[in-house]
This record gives sequence, C-alpha cells and structure tokens, in this order.
Amino acid sequence: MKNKLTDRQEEILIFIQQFTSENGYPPTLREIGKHFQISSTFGVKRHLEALVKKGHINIESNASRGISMIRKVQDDFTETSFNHESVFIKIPVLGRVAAGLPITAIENMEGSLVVDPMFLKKAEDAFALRIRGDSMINAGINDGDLVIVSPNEQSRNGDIVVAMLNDEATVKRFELKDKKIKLIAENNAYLPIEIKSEDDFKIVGKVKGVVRWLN
Amino acid sequence: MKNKLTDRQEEILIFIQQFTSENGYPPTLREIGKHFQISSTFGVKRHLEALVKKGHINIESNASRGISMIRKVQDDFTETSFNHESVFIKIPVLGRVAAGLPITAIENMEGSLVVDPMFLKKAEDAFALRIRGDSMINAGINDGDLVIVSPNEQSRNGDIVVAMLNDEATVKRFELKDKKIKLIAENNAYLPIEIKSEDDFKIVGKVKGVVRWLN
DNA sequence: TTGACAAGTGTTCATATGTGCACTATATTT
DNA sequence: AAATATAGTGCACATATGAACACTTGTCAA
Repeated sequence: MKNKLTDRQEEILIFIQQFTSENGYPPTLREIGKHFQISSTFGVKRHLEALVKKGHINIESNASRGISMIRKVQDDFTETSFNHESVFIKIPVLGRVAAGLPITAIENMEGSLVVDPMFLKKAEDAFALRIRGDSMINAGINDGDLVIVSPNEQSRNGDIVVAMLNDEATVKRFELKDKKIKLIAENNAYLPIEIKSEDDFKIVGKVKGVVRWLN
Repeated sequence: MKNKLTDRQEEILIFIQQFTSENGYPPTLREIGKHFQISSTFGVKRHLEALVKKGHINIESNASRGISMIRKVQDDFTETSFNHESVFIKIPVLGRVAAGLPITAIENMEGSLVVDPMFLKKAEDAFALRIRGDSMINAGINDGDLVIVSPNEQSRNGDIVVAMLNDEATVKRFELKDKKIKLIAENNAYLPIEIKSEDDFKIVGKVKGVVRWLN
C-alpha cells in the first residue's frame, strides 16, 4: 500500500488539491481533463481510481464532484487541531427537570459538556439531559445517554423532542396529525400518548444529538 | 451588505458549512432540501439566492455542487472562543479504515470532533469512526453514528471493540471464552464470528463512546 | 518477446443536478 | 386593503457529469 504515485498522478492530485482550495469545491472529471488536455473522461477516471487505490483521495460514486482529499492523520493532524476558527461550545448537563417550571429554571446541573461547534450553533443555547428509562431504545437512545436539546428550534413532525406533560418531562417522538399531537415512544412496550386539550403540555426543545460514554 | 439572515437562511448556511466540512465537497440542492424537508429544489434555490445576495456564499451557475463559502472576518466569537491550547480535546474523525494496515496508518480523515476532557484523557490518542450498517443496533449504535475509540486501552470480555479481521474493520462485542475469540454483533440478524487461527485478526481499540447528530 | 502497466482516444448512456415557471400560504409593512 | 418578503410545492427541461466499453500507444522489466 506504500504505492508510490506516478508523476502524472501526482500532478493530478496536486491539481485537485489546488482546485478545491481555490474554488471551494472539487473539480469534475472533465475539468481535470481539460486542464491536462486529456480529452476522454475515462482517462481521467483511471487516474482517479489509481489515487483512490493508493489512498490519497476518496470518491463518492455517482456523485458529481464527489472527490474528497484524504488528509494523512499523522503529519497533518497536529497542525489542523487548533486553528483559530474553532469555537468550543460548553453546554450545561441537567440531571433533572424541575416540575412545572419554565425551562430556564431547570435545576440540578450535573456538569457540563463540550460540544463540537460543527454541530451546534453557539446561539442555540442548548443543554444536555440525561435519559431515564428505555422508552426510546428503538431510536438508539438508551438509559443513561445524554441527549442534546435545542430549545430554540422549531420541532417538526417526526422529530424527537423533550416535552413537558403535566409536570413531567419526557423524551418522545413528536407527531402532529389531524390537529392531534401524539408523543410516540420508540419501544413497542409503550403506547403512544395523545395530548388532550386539558393537558398541560409544552415542548421544551428538539433533540439534536445523543452522546453516550461507555464504562 | 450587512443584511441580516433569517432563521431559515442561517440554518441552511450552517448546514452547508457543516456538510462541506464533513464531506470535502458542498451539497446539492436536493441534499439540502432533503435535510430540511423541502421537497422542491426551487425552494432551496431561493434560499441560496438570498445567501448569495447577502454575501455569504457564492454560486457557480450551472455547476453541480457549485456552492462556495465566503469567509467573513467577523467577531462573532468573543466569549467562548479560542481558549489557547485549551483543555478541549480534538480528535480526528476517520471515515474509513484502510485495509490491511496498522491503525496508525488509518487514512481518510473526514474531519474532527471536539470531545469533553471530562470523558477522555488527552493522552489516550483516541479517534472517531463512522459506523456503517446496523450490526450493533441492539447496543444503541446505529448506522451513521460516530464511535469514539481508544486504541491504547486494554479490551476486556464484553467490551465493544473495533477489530480488524482479514483486512476489514468491524465494530463488535468482544468475547473470549475457552481460548476462543468471538466477535458478537448486537443484532439477531448477524451470527457471531469466531476467530480462527488462520485469520488475520487484530483489535484496534476499545469503543469508549458514541455520538450521534440528528438531522 | 511476452506481458504487465501507465496513459490516452472516442463514444454511448444513464442519471445527477441546476434552472425556470405557475401557484399557494403566511406574516409584516405600507 | 394592497404590497412586499419569506417559505414552500410540483413539474418540466436542458445539461453537467460519472460510468463503461473497445481499442491504441509507449515503457519497462522478466
């Protein structure tokens, strides 16, 4: 696998790198071909296949411009690790939701969790909540997992949400059909809950992520 | 040019950013639409046009995936940002494990992930791996999840591990009984794999955590 | 001299993907 | 009440783009 690149392959690799960095997106086969006066896309394709085999790029099949550069971990990682643009977001981990209170009054802050800014806007004002019970196991959310909740985001049909129903907080899948709201557990042992007009119901936020630490 | 973005536009801008950073190339209109449940590409297009007009992205006409981000030097990040050499740990996200190689030669760094130091010692030299397939669903690990792997930690009976078996990387539960090693899927549809002496087998590391981002 | 490999041509084909139009709906502003 | 901006649907369409095939040429090692 230590396969060395041919001159041509290296030229092409560098071109892809440069093109991507200049344009923000990778080139097509024809753009590469045009640059190197290769008239057939097939000729280009075989170069790319060689680059894939030798571990320099990755290609998403049937996708246009589906070339992604493979960064070598060893050499490259140290530089990339802390660039100026990284903003780390620290959100509170809440152990329990206080009954009957607006979410801002949530109590019992267990600790905090650092979340990759790639996934969460800073403005979102998110928090994390520890899951009790197994009502969402079919959605891959287990007892003890932390869910990351964004209170500011509008929940849509099918989203997993944190809801406050009659002073109890639950995590369920949200369904709105025929003007009726249902909270659906992802576990056949639990029946869907239909919200009635006399219920005290409020959606606290949308579940945006799940984090679990083993052992 | 100081035009403010609507909520929707900001969501979309962030998605494009995230997608590009994860995949190495920008999304198509349909990929954006799918993510936001916008069925018509035209709806997406108008959002993009707004983003162009407000100076956040650039679009190459008639080119597929022709979106490029325009970098703003704005001081949006004042408080949380850039905590020198900080305590935060950033680990590489690896998309694929190169066949037949020691783990140090793992390639294809998809991106990186910030992990709370509360859970991971910096010395661990961990990395993250994207899960393909559903062989571990009963353990709450779904297709597309990221698992956080610590290569330096000794695996014990019952641990979930990343193993390299005959040039293929898999995530399974590890069992050692009667001097026989078994890799057990957490899905009834898959049979346990018993390691034979002629197999090329190696444990890459122990799975320490699971991270999933919805939407 | 045979064979493997790199490099390339010219073409066909299916489909991925951006563009454009007509129409709807809901706010907010004038 | 009318106008405007935002957000969206559903469709038709042209073309951008990757995939595949058969064939050619030159280099280099066995």
